[in-house]
Amino acid sequence: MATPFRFEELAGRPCPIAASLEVVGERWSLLVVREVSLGNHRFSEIARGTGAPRDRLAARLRALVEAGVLERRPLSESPGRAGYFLTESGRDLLPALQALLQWGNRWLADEPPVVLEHHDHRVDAEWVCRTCGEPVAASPVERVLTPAGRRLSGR
Amino acid sequence: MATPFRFEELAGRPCPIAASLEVVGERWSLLVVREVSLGNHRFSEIARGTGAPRDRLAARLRALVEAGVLERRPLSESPGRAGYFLTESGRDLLPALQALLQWGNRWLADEPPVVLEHHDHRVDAEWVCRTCGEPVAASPVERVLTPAGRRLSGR
DNA sequence: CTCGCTGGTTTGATTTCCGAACCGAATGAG
DNA sequence: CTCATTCGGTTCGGAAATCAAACCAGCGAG
Repeated sequence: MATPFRFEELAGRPCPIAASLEVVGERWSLLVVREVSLGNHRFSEIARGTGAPRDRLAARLRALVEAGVLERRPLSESPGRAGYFLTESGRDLLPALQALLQWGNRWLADEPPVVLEHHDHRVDAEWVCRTCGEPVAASPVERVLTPAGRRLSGR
Repeated sequence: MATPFRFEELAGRPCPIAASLEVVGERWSLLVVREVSLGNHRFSEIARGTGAPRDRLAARLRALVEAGVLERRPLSESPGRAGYFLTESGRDLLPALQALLQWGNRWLADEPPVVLEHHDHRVDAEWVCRTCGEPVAASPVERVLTPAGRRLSGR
């Protein structure tokens, strides 16, 4: 990670979810990541795809680059102009976006406007543990406070 | 779903991710869901766990109940008082929260403050297609605009 | 009847967000 | 080369969301 997040400055419990949301939870941030992942790298493309006001978009892009989620570098096709690209950290946000996509399709849409497909069928994904191969929802999952977490919880 | 989301009112492209964020993307909303999922059902518990200001918390709880993510009903232990509980829609948000947790642990924390465990090992999950069993990241995923989506894209 | 706790609401100041206008640098048309 | 246009923002003034702190009503305990 670029500079480790200051968990001790979180308002509530010291939790990586809260930390993530401090970084990518502001309005438009995740939509910017979505848009870049769709291959739209230029300011104007991202503005159109998200619908964000230009000043907000500029602020978000700056913050996301600062946070190491995006990288700003010259476009190969038109040098002199720069574009925004996902870093590895940014690519690693895609599962979260997909979870939101699946939730929106399931709970907000009569008929989903977009779906993901692979191998000629619609993707209906679930979260599976890499280590034991079991779907996470299937077994009771325990939330364990690490020593670092205990230190942060003030004790 | 309760009342289908108005995709046509979205600023950018008609996308279930954007729709989801309209519903649960405001500040504190996802942390409220996290807190309730941890078994904290009372206003004061949720306030403490999230750190949200009380008026914002009240507004979010109202909106989440309205959106069908939470349900407000009397607490069995102290009748007369009410508490907040996850609906099925709310429980279905947990994968998204877990994705954010994993991202935060990986990219923001030197040492993660909390981790998920099951079967005596740490959960390291990936997104796997229920239909074909393949990890979604492994194969190229195509984003398909449905007829409904085409209608919304204005044509 | 009073006291303290719970679950909010109200208030007034601060911050964020917004749409629209503006601007300099790069690009493209003639 | 010149001029107009596009691109990638920044600036502006107003509207909306957020915040901390104070306030308040209902309830149960004493």
